[in-house]
Amino acid sequence: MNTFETIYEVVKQIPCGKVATYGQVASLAGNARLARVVGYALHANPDPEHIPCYRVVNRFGEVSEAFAFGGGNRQVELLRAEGVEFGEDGRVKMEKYQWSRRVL
DNA sequence: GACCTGACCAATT
DNA sequence: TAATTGGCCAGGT
Repeated sequence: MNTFETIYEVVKQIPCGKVATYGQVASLAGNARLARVVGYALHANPDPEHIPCYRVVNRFGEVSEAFAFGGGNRQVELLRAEGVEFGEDGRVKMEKYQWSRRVL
C-alpha cells in the first residue's frame, strides 16, 4: 500500500468529535517522520468526502494557516460542530480531544 | 528527466 | 537542557 493510501486510511479512522496530530497519523502510517508527507497528503486531499482533513491538527493542537481549505476558520467551526472545544489560543484541548488511536 | 518545495515531527549533537 | 538537521512522498517548474 502506498504511503498516501495508508495516511488516508488512518485519517479516515479518526472518530467524530476528536482530532489527531500529524505525528500520530504519521506514526500510524509507518514512520513518525512521515508527518511532512501527511501534511502534503492532506493537501492533495483527493477524497475530502472520506478524508476529514479538518480533524488533523499540528502537535500544538491548532490548525495551520494553509489549512483554510474552505476559506477562513471553516475547519474550526466544523470541529466545534462535532463537540471539540477550543482554547483562547485557538488550540484544541488535546488532553481531551486528541484521538487515542485505541483498538479499532 | 531532475531538482525544489511543501499543511510537520522526532531524534541527535 | 536547548537548538538544529534530517526524513519522507509527490507534484510543479
